[in-house]
Amino acid sequence: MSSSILFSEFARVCSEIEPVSSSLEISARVADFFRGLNDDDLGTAAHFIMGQVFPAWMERELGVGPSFLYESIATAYGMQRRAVEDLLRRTGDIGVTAERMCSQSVQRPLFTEELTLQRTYDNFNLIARIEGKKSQKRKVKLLADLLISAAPLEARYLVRLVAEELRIGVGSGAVRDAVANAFDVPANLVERGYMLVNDFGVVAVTAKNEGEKGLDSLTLIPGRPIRMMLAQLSGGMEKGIGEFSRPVVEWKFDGARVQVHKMGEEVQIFSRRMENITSSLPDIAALIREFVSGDTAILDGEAIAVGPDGRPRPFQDILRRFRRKYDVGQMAEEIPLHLALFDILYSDGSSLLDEPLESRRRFLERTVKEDPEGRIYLASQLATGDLSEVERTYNEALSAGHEGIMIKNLDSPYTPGRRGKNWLKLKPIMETLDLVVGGAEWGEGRRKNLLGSYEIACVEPETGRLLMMGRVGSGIKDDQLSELTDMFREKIISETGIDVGLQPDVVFEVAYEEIQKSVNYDSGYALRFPRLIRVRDDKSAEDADTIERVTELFEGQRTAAQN
DNA sequence: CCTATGTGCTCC
DNA sequence: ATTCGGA
DNA sequence: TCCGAATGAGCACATAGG
Repeated sequence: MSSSILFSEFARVCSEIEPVSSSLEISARVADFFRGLNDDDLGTAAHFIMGQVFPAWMERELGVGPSFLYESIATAYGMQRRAVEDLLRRTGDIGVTAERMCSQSVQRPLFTEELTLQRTYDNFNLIARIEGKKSQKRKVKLLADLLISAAPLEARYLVRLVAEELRIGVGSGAVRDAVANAFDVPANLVERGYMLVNDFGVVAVTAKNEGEKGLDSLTLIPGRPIRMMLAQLSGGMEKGIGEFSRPVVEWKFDGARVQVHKMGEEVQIFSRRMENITSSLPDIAALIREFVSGDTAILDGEAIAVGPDGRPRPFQDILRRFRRKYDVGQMAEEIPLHLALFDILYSDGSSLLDEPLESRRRFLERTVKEDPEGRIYLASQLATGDLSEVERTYNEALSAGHEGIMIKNLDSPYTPGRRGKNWLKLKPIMETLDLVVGGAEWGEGRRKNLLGSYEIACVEPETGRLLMMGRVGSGIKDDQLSELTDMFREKIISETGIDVGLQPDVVFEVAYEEIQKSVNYDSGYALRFPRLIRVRDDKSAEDADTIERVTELFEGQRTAAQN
């Protein structure tokens, strides 16, 4: 077996791809890179190149976020943490920050052998496994040691890799095409393989050594999570219905997605990111054991927190159940979950992915028994193109406290991991609030040297005080962002790191999905999914929405749905 | 023992 | 999650 | 139309530190 390539080689490839914008050229370059690698390197490079340290199925985490990363850079290059953050503010890129500090550093490498791709991966595994007392310091130290032995360009990509933001324009689409290209196999087979095993490393090595036949033999295995099918926003009720010759409508539940694998008496539950959350959800597992017939099945559905009145509870309550390790039983009583099932991917030995929804639905109906207590049920499905019926379903869903409806194509297969147009979601257009901008943060990457997100606040009319409600950084077009930055530049009253204090006299119209209670902001409320609609040039701070109005809207959310 | 900080995950 | 922008 | 890269709030857990 040939030995591992150097990490500097990987860094060089990244640096060559970074300025390329043509997607064809990107995948061609990745393909060239892949072709020259041995199995081990290919397995690693396939997820590294998309900025992923460990493959998704592997339940391993580095446990290094921005803060430890900055600390490591500071340690490695003998700088202050503050200097790292200041340079980050100016470069807008943590990789470039490390690269510059590396080239100015006088620290000597600790390791004599050169850093290979495999040794990098081994070190990531070491970092991931560190736990217990002083673990944070040990993680920072080990990463710093790696950085000391890296050349500037290596430091750039090592750091970006740890941040899981390679920012070279390579994602799963590019890797899929690169594997197809490098080993002369059809791209759709590569994609299919990736959906099933969640690891481009495995897929690439299979394609390389066993070709099309090998990819073909990859199959769905109960017990191993598969990527979930995603939905796209519908352009409206009529438009959505019009997309399909045979549409069906279901409620869009306000909960959290779960994928349930039943293998005899054994049940495994996976989250959207394919994390195994079985031990947090014993109540769901019990329901599956009791009400799902047949020996093996993979089901897709939504876990919903329900209140005593049977209505869904605020989304925050679901988060208190997911990933819980302690007091699981007690919390299951306090916040009971119901399970709405809407799809089935596997049944007694065969994959149903390629079956049309219509047929999967029949399998689902045959597989799930009715719970007289209604804790586990199938999402009601209405097969109709009749707009008034669809509208009625939509209103029912909202009255029941859910988010809206899903419009699905009865003739479509289950396409894992794809935000295809075979599932459309339809939600109400939310109201907006006019909020005062009281501060901002300097952005990164594409938003370097631009104010990338803005603190928003409502007004307390009696005192004129501003009460913060969170931040908004989405919904802003590029040219608007530079205009905003220019406008706010003159209003900066303080600056620490990436945080900027602003004269509070600009009003943003902000849209949102929901108002949530919050302990993090002094208004006591925060917005779920805030986005900027426009700048209210016609309004000044005193005309912004008040805390009373926010409270009214919050109270209204729960009851307004009744009508 | 309590609280603050950091990370990683949810938002079909 | 939402949204924008390049290909 | 797809895909990559910006950005949001809030929860549990592990760890650090008083």
